[in-house]
Amino acid sequence: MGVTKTDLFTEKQNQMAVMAKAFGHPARIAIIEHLLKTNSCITNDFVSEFGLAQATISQHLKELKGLGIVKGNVEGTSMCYCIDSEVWSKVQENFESLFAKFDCERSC
Amino acid sequence: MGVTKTDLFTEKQNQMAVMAKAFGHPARIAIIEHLLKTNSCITNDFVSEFGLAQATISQHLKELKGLGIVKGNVEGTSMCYCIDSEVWSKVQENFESLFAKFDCERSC
DNA sequence: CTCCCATATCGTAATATTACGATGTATTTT
DNA sequence: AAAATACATCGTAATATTACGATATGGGAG
Repeated sequence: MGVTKTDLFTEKQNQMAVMAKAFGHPARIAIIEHLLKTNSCITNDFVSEFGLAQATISQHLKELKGLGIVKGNVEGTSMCYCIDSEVWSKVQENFESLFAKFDCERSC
Repeated sequence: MGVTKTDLFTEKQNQMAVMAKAFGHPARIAIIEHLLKTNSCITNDFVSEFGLAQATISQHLKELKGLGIVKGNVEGTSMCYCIDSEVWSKVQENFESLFAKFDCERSC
């Protein structure tokens, strides 16, 4: 066990869960916030700014890149990361449509 | 290792990550969606609706309850679960303020 | 009181995540 | 070419998550 039974849920629900995982670690939140603020690029910025090892930052970036939220292109000897606006908008839409389902009248 | 270094990040970033984890599993997404739609209660509904074992559903509900997103009160022999509107609004706010930071001009 | 019913909790196994040192790779500098 | 810089990837250890059977608990029904 320990493996999520994705076949029991809808495509949308599984996607939602996957996207949420992107936000499920403070380092990734910090990376995203940093990119949203400065659209800056250099991976090493993160390494020196947060206290995490370079390998760890690289791993988090890989995850975000895998989800499409972030994309990177080579910039000489370093790496230029930024938010993919299309994917970001889609993620935003999904979260907002979930929040929109809330009916205050019916809550407790 | 395997333990998140929360001390390296801000309180807000850590909170955000924790909240995101609530959405980080399709079963919890499904539970939340169900509660948003019907505000219905009975735990057993989830057990029969999804194909997960009762213990597993109970575990997911416990997590959501621990985060405050969901609260439950006894209803005879069963359990009445619903969304806590105050907590839900706070979560919504946090996500929306993150999304609001996106500047389309600056993306790539 | 005894038998169900719905839930919770415990124990445990399988898998996923987090983290980092070591090492590989590509580009720039000297 | 050699050294330095910036990242990526590999291997691995520690911990977290997911799932479920078994077992407890706390009512309501008979």
